[in-house]
Amino acid sequence: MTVWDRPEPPTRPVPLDRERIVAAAIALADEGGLEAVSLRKVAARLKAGPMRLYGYISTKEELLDLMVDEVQAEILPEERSSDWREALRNLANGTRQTALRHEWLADLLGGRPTLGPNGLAVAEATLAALDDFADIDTVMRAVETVSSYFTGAIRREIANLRAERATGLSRHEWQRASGPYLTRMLATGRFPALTKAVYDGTDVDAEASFATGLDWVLDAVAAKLTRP
Amino acid sequence: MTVWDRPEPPTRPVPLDRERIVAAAIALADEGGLEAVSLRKVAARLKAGPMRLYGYISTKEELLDLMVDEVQAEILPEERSSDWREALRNLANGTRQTALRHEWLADLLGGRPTLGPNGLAVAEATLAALDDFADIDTVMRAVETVSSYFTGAIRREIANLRAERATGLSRHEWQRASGPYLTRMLATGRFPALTKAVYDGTDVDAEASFATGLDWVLDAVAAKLTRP
DNA sequence: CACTGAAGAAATACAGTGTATCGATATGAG
DNA sequence: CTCATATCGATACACTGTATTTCTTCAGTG
Repeated sequence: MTVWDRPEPPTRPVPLDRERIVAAAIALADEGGLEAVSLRKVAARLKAGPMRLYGYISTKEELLDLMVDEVQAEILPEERSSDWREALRNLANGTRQTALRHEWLADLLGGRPTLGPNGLAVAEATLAALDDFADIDTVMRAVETVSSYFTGAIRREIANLRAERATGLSRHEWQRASGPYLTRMLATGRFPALTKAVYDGTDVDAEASFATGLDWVLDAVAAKLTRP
Repeated sequence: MTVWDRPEPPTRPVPLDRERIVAAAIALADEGGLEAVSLRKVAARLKAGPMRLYGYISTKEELLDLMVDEVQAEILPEERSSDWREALRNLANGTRQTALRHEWLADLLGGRPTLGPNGLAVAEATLAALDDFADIDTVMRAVETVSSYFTGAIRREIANLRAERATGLSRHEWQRASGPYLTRMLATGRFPALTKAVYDGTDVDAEASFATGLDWVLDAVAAKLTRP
């Protein structure tokens, strides 16, 4: 029986694990946003049938949780900073950078508790930064306040970024000149303060605005922490 | 030709407008969350075919935008407060209350710029609160910082609330005792600060925690605003 | 080595989604 | 009364997440 007679051995299915699945899902999301992530497409990218994924996750939500946890690894700074302010700033900036790399993260940020290993590591790093302070409850309030701020700020930033991308104009340009609807609304005179803000406000870049807001919040936290 | 012979006149289609459509969508979302909102169900609730909606909106996203704008009307306080701090606090609390009434709002908050009439009115009210201060750019930074905070905080609160509801336990109880996975993770010793927080932290109620965080942020803003 | 049992993957199936297209139908104009 | 036009409903399509059913492949046993 020659080679030509013998059929090729049956192609064994590609081995799978959560890591590969999550990587494929993240790749899809990076390319086309969260809406591009479907179990079928993820599976296809791994040369597998859709149902195979259900051995590793039991629902699509779980896949999203895994994705979030995966990119949260990128948030952790390489080395621990001695200054608590800098530590918190690093975590905030890390989250922002990660969200800029993976814009879909903004859609999920704060959407549900992050309990995966990396999520816990981030929580640990955040709390550890304030370890020197005695009153745990104040520390927790501080952590929540800071992370509420940057969660919200990141979401807003990405939302604006997408809007700009959609219209091809910077938000400011669009508001001032090319948005017929908004121009009309402002012209009604019902929004004087808003109108002034739109016409007189400077277009500061997102990073600077994020940073100064963060600094303000950190100032506030500092004031509360140092008092026994 | 008797009445019996004559067919009833054809039932005229129910008149429709955006208001009715949005109201139906909000009702659905209030009952079953955002995932319960489908164009078919919205249309069905109005005794209309799904395609009819496309005369009033051209995409589902637009419907969501309309829903957000609609509930934003609930945010606006009945009367203008003289104190800017109180004004901002009212807006923050108003947003929180609205999100508690319409939990799906948390999923949309900060997701995209809110340019509807009510969204603009909220923006106007926010900016108007700080109208006395000269430097517009500082004012905008202040507004963004405060609303980033409460956007993030509200999202977190609702996320926790849902998690509690899903497990039937308060977050604290669950973390401490009944979450086998988390118990195991904490037992590894890799998360000392987090462990301490979980075991020693007090379970403060969400409203208080929201309020104190807000106060901190307002303190910070006050410090920056009063300086010329 | 043959055979059977179990496990795993694949195919099929289903109910539901957002939206495009098209035929019927009712309304207003002439 | 007729015709054009706008509007509504039905149908259709491509796709979704997931349950179920069928097929394949391998391990273990006689």
